[in-house]
Amino acid sequence: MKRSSIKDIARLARVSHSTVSRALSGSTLISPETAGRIRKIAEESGYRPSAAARSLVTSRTATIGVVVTSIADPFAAEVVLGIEDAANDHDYSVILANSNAQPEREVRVVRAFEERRVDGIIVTSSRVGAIYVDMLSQTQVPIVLLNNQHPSEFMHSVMIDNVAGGLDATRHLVGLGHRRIAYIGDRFGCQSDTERFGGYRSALDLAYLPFLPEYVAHGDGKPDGGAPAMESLLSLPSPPTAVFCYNDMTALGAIRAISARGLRVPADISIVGFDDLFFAQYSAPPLTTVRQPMRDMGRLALETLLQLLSGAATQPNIKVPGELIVRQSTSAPMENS
Amino acid sequence: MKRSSIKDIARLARVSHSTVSRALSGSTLISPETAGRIRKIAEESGYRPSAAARSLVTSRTATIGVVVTSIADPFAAEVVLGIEDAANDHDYSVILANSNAQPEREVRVVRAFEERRVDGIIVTSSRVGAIYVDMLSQTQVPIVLLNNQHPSEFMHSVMIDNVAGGLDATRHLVGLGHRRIAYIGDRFGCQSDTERFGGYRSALDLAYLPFLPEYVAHGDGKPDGGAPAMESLLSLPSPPTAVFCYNDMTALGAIRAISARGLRVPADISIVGFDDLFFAQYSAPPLTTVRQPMRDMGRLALETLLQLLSGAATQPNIKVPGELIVRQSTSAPMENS
DNA sequence: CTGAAAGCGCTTACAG
DNA sequence: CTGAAAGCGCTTACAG
Repeated sequence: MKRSSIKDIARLARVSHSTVSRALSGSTLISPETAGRIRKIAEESGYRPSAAARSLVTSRTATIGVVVTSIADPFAAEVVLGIEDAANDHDYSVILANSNAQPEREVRVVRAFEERRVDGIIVTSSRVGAIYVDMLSQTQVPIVLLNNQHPSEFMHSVMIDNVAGGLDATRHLVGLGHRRIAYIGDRFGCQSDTERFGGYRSALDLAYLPFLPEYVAHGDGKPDGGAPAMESLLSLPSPPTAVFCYNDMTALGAIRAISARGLRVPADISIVGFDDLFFAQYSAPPLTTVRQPMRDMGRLALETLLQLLSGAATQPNIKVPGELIVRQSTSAPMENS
Repeated sequence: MKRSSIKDIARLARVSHSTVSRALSGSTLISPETAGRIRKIAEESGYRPSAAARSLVTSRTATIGVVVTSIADPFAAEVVLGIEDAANDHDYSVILANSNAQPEREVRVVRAFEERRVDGIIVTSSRVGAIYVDMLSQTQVPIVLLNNQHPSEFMHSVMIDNVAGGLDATRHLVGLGHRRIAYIGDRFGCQSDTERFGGYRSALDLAYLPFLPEYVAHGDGKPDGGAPAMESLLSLPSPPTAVFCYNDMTALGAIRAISARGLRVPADISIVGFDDLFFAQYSAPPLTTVRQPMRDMGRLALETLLQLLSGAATQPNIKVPGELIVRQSTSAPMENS
């Protein structure tokens, strides 16, 4: 059976379909009695306005497109939760698309968003930035980047304060007495990596600790990349006693590599992560890490987008502070280290 | 600047907009030269057909709605990844909605899906089933339930084989020599809980082990519910030596409670989970669990939906086998147990 | 092979 | 306060 349209309601209410439209949209032009009667009929017949028809004339869809590398990435999932939650509050829907970090797919995603005339787009943790810049210049669709590569002047963004986070993490290690502190970064050299590394460097400088290039290794942001990076550090003539990792996933891999060598965390080596993913508190040992307020960041991204849509003045680049969470993966170095 | 429409392309190509429509949709009616010329112009001007306008006449949207309790739940995230991935293959988009297990919100979600005229709906792990039954009867929109409450005769579903999973998990413990085996279920009494419990019972029966009601406790599917349930089991005069948990999250809480008592897993108590979430391999200790092929299940749900949409005959209730993954949270019981 | 016309379900000036 | 009319951007019989 076909869904009923505004005309069906009009017929039942013995008014014109224009009147129905007005009554249902809460126009003050309509007499309260008529409006009430129409709304009752619409309710009873289970009428649902067609979003497509409405958007065709209003040229807005109340839909925003969200691109994530993978929704199965816990960081992305938390961010999307925040976005969807906030969207729901404002009667917006979220169209989700995974890019899988495949450029070809990223292009298709953008096409799909354009065809669906999303009102705005949020891109989370993408390494591809250029494609969105192009899109923006062609479509006028506001875009908000979350923890993304180089937000340009055209782009609004929500970013964690990577520098301060890296600084806090590394200072925590310095404070525990570590002097040989390594960094396992992300081999793709994205902005967050550069900035977290920057925080690490600053902390070394502040403590008058020398920066040793051999104490920098690179993973891929996941455990399987973190493990070999840690192995290479362990093979050093004078291995580090503490490692600040680009993120929690990398830290998990690092811990795995350390255990594989028969060493213990934190007794032999301290580990700090970044993100504070849900399971950071359940890892072995529970992870000291820099917490990103992921849901809040998602919500903030959506609200920024909505402000952009309403034409309100917006702070173009929002920086959110992280928070060091100390758990059991860090301790003072051993005496003889 | 406004997006160009089919009319703009028609003007540029000096043809009617009908011809443009046909050329772009690959109609064989159009001469190859004309079609090529039109496509080239459309390409150059960055034309994107309006999905809304198209759907208004075709009365399909190539969109499916997905309801999850929370996208931040790792199980849901993996499932959604599978759905989105498969949807992408078939040029469908996914509208995502979190219900947060709030009935009021679940209703709004359904309304939004109706207004957007989604072609079909997938509901994952919802405790509310009735609302979707109602919707189905009103809208003809096919619905596929994934690991959901009571798939009725109107509903198609993809389910993990909970009974076999519970059976395997418990038999594994029996095989290790355990005789005092407990079960921590989900207090909401959903179908998967009932079925996993059923598998547990069968395994006890097969091993001629008595079923003891005091060996059944209830959590809430999350660590914070699993921990107190485990505590109550530990307070028993003769506590169990092994526990099969409703899911990995519950198992995490159980392990936490065990550690809090100064006991060890698996030396003192063996623990089996269910799901094999990503971090099950990184927990302390790595978790023995029943793996659900979450992505495949998501993909299967989408493909079932597409078959329903195409009117093809479909197997209404698909049961997917789980797989016992043995890690380090289980071992033989201590001698004196 | 191509075009003119109708229509999908809405919103919104324009009249009254 | 209400209605008739136009139009959003498409697709698709119907003619030719």
